[in-house]
Amino acid sequence: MKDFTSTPPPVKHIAEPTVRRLSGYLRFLEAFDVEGHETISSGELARAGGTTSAQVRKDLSFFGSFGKRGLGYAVKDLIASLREILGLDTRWPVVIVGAGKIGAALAQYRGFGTHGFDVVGIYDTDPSRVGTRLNGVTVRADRDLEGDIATLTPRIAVLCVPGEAAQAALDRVVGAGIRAVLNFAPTSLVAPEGVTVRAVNMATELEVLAYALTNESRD
Amino acid sequence: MKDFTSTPPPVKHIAEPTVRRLSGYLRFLEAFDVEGHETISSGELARAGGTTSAQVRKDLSFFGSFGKRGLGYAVKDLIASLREILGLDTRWPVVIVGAGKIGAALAQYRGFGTHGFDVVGIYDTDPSRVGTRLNGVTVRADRDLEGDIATLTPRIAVLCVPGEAAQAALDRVVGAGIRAVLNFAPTSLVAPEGVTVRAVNMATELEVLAYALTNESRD
DNA sequence: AGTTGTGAAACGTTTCACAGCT
DNA sequence: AGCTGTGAAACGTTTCACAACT
Repeated sequence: MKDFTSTPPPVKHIAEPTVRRLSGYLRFLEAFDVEGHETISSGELARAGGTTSAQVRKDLSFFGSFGKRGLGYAVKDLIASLREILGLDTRWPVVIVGAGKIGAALAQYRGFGTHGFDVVGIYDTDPSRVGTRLNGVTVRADRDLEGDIATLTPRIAVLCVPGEAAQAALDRVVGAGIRAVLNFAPTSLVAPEGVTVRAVNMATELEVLAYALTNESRD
Repeated sequence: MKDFTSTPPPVKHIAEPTVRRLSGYLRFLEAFDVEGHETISSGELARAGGTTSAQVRKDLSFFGSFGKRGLGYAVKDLIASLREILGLDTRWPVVIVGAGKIGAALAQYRGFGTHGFDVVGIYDTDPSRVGTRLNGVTVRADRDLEGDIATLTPRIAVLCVPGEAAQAALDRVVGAGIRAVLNFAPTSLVAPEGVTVRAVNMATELEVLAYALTNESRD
């Protein structure tokens, strides 16, 4: 049972590009804080995030007034506010499906933990991978997936399976109650309403670059 | 009244989200083609790409009339047109900077080659990695980077170095003439005008999911 | 009958510009 | 003097709706 007497929940809808920018501001601010800076102006944040000062102020003012006119924003306070806005004031348990090269590389990625995400399970169909340890987590058989989701209650699944297996993997984690999925398989997936799927697709990123190169010569 | 007597070169600007969708259509069409389908309607493409039929038609009609009314689009023709639009009718040489877990995983990713991208060089500072082979390409010392870019003339660099080293790596490849960069390091980079940098950032993707989960319960 | 291609409307995001604090 | 917060304008993208075509 939750108690909201102290902190009323924000009920605003933010567009995805905004969320991405906020995430970028947060990452820069964390480094800026370590360097010992106490305040930052919208202009400085804009330069770091590749946007404009007006955009930064619009993005932040959407959630309230965090800055001091004439001074800028208090770095530590802004970090705390952004963490709360992005839902990073709790830790998020995550399962990784697929312990191949990408799955294994991700499992060993430090940033997972430092950004509030805990890998609570890694699954693979290949018996030779089951039982191996990756960064302190033992790879389990894929048949354990549904049971583990029920007991460990991760909210996010990261799919690192081959393209052919991705839709089936998605269906399984969704069936087990997961509603947020990060897909590293190079296939576009169909998910039911209410399930958020984000795709990280090498081919698409490279194609965006190829397009940029093809058309840069003009202008 | 427009004058079409002398056709000026087509200088269309496409927004990035459009390029991403086109890339997605292409990927789906390739699979659809393999399944033996000869035509596809905008509605079918929309379902696969997670968008609407009107959007699909707008996206495609931007470049000309590819469809047949009452019938749909010829799958093979549309694949060819999309490849041309995206600049995938040539092959793109690519260098990978950093042969750690992510760099190595990417180097072995098959989709690179099948989508028109050739890995022509992989570089690392760690002597124990230099000389090892990844998918037919030998890892070379990072000091060879500039010389190799000059001789092999890759147009795209993929950065898979640690965050602290990413800006320096970017500066080096840009200095050597690269103008399109895919950054896997978890840092936001500053690039000069005319250089396109795309970032693939696990933390950001997870934060977008965390935000979605935090705010889904309402509405 | 079915589906494309496309102006026009609706919608959303970004930029501008300046009032209002510190 | 400096920088934020924000209404209003500008801009861009998506959706609508229907004429045109096979």
